[in-house]
Amino acid sequence: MSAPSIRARVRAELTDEIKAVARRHLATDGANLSLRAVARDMGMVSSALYRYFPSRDDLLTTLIIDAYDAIGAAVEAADARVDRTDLRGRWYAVWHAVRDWALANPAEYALIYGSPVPGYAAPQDTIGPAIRTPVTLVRILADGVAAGLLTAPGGGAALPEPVRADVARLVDSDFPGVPAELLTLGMVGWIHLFGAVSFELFGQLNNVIFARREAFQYQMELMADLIGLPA
Amino acid sequence: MSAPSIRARVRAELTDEIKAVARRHLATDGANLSLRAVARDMGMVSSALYRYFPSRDDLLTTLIIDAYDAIGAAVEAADARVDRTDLRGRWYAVWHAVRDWALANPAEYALIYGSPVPGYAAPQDTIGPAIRTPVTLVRILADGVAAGLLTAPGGGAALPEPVRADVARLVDSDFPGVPAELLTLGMVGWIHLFGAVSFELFGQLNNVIFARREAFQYQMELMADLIGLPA
DNA sequence: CGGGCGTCAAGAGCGATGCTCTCTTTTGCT
DNA sequence: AGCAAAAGAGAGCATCGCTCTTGACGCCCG
Repeated sequence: MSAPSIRARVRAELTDEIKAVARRHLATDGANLSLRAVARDMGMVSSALYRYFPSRDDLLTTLIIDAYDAIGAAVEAADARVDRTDLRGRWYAVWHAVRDWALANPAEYALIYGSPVPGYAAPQDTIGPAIRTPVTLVRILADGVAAGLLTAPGGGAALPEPVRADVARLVDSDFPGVPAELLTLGMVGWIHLFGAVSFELFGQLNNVIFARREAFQYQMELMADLIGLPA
Repeated sequence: MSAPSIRARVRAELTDEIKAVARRHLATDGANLSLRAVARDMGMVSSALYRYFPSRDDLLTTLIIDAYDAIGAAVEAADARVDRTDLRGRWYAVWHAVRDWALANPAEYALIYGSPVPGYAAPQDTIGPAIRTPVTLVRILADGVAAGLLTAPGGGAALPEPVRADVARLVDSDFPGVPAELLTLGMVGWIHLFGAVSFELFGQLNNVIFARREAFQYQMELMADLIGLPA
């Protein structure tokens, strides 16, 4: 409870400002942001930045964690705004939250979901914030099962045994009671959500699909149907 | 039919060698490849490379086009190996061809399907090669319709009108006779294919799913079922 | 067959990058 | 009030993409 020292506070503020400026640069320069340019924007000399971040990679890692946390928070907030038992409403809310956040912060989205920088290994610190979004998505299904609103879908291809083993590990650790088939479908939905947003953001449907939002919604509903979310 | 001059031939060979070396560097350095390093590997001086490529971006563009053509050729070859009327077999072949190529050439896959380099606008020359893969995928459905093996699926969410308009344009220009609902489902499958491969390649299912191939196959079959490909 | 032209590689150089090291100044705690 | 720790400034190193100039080589045509 000790009040943080003045030094520590101004340091934290400066660190935040550096991150903010870096984020601004990220929007225009992408992943290849320049430490010197950030320093210039802050009226500093490049070497001074090294008092706050040991390297450019470290700055990037911090931005990555922040981005994961930002989209995770946005998604969780969107989910929280919907009645717990309205599974389909929650599903829609999460999907739109992901897309809206990505459209509002394309550079940061690309940073975390785009091609990884070669030679850059994501530190362990990133995995925690990284799973917030998919966990929120899958939790909708878990809540549905717990509330008796959702059961494992019957038809379709059988779940291959090795996949079932992988998913079972996940069921035991985080989503007890959820059928493996259902959780797998949740992950499939998460993969498709990511694919749809990335496709739109990375320009793969330029000159092909112009009704972006409607196309996104269509896929959102399609996946909800596939999972068997009650209308 | 005039024999190309010796000058032109050695020039072409050198150009190819530069691309090959650059591709090798791409595998380790990613999109931020160094012209000077490529030149060093070729026993040249950096400035000499500018005789062959006007800029680094231009080299990258060439590599991008080559990559699109490579995966497109691999996909078309895989599709061609299957009986024309075996729609599901062709679907599976194309899916696996995409994944296999991506796993074999991760850097080039990231180059074309990863986050776009900011400030880099894909030239028109890329769109031709870029659509080879999705066209091959959707053509399976078109062939199925032409052969009377496939019809528009009944259930599911209704296609939103703006999306129908976008898809109708595509139907008229490239896939006459294909119902818009079906072609849309084909694109959904293409998006999911891209999402699944990208997820695997970009490390998003590290420490979660280990049975990569089986998980991929499961999604491949799921999408085939969704489209209604006859077993 | 030989001179001229076009192509090519090389080198030096410019501005910029990430990062390190040293030095000076500021600053907050005791 | 004084001191030690922290922060900033500056120079410097190796590297980058790119430009310009300078020789040298090979090809084509008279």
